[in-house]
Amino acid sequence: MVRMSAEERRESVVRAAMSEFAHRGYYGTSTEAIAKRVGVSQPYLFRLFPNKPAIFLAAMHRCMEDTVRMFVEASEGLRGEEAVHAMANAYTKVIAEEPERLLMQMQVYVAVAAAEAAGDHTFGEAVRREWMELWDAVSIPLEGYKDTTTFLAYGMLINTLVAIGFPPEHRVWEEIYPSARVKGRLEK
Amino acid sequence: MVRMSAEERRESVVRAAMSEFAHRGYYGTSTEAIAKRVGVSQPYLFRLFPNKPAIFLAAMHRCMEDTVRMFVEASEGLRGEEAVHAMANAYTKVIAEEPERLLMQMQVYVAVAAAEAAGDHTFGEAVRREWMELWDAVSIPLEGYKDTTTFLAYGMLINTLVAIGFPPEHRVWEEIYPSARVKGRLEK
DNA sequence: AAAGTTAGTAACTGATAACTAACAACCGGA
DNA sequence: TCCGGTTGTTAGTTATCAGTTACTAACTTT
Repeated sequence: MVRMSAEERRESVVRAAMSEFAHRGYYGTSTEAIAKRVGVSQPYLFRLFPNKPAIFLAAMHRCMEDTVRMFVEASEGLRGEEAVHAMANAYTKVIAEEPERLLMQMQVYVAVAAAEAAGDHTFGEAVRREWMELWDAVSIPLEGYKDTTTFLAYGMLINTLVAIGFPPEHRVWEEIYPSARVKGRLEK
Repeated sequence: MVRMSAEERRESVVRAAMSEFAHRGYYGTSTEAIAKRVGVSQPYLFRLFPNKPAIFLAAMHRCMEDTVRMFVEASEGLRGEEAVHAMANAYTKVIAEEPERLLMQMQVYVAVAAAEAAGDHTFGEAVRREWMELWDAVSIPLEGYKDTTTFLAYGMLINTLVAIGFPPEHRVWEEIYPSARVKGRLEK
């Protein structure tokens, strides 16, 4: 058994939570499953976080933050067409290497929609704020709304196609930015 | 108590299941909740369907089918630019009038992704087949892949923006096809 | 009106969920 | 060396879940 500081442990809980929530969603993920993945007892999670929603919130925040950072880094010093290519490449690389990130994003969107519909706006406010950071991170190098919208629209389509499991050689990918052909299926 | 034929009852279960699954997802929805909405006892659901996945599958199928039909009807007799407008208008109308449909679609995508990742491809195969029907329904009047891809990409972006609750006057909507500004938030 | 079928329910089961309380092991410093 | 705070566990509670069993009420057929 490895002993860590509470802060370090919280960090590994967030990572584990991201993968678990990514695959099974908020309700489908038990705190037991997260604890097992971390290698810690389930009740101890409640020492590190006040409750389950707080764990999800932390995972959600981390997920958005990572994505924004990825776009910022990929487009650093580039403008227009070049920035589009750089960001698209970076995104497809992430999807291929850690498809959980994409799944987690989609889980975040549906979880927020559910919370909003139920009258709870705390999740929604956080996500909208973080989405705007993403938006700005993309729109600065792309210099304008039109390109930003198109770029993000294609991103959302890619998310969906990967989520429902179309293999890279399928014709649905034909007219999508070539490097966006995702290299593998989602397997556990 | 209204007595119906099993077939009619199954139909109302599918409708109720669509709304419940739309708001709370597969795991978040109890069979009890569906039964309550239908106005029938929970055990009786298991007379009408073999198990919970079967109920979800039926709801998922209905959801995709409705969407395909909507695009087919909207674009009937139209081509190119005109068809794009007609389909976009029809879609935004649906979103405004019954936002549950949009939510259910997103729930379907994440549920399928989860099932695929867990090695169960039965859901995935069904959804990919139905997605291709949607694809074809759009690509016939649009006469080509490029336009189809763009149309669907914008659709997915709209789904996401509505899901996370951006109000219609927000700047994220600025460069999106004007009629696509969705007229209200998601409320229960 | 008897015989058979279909629609529906009440009461329960074993499993699993989130969360709590009480205790134990570790570790740096006086 | 013992002391106090931090890291962790074991044992337990209460609630809810999907699914089953055993039954009743209403309609159809003969």
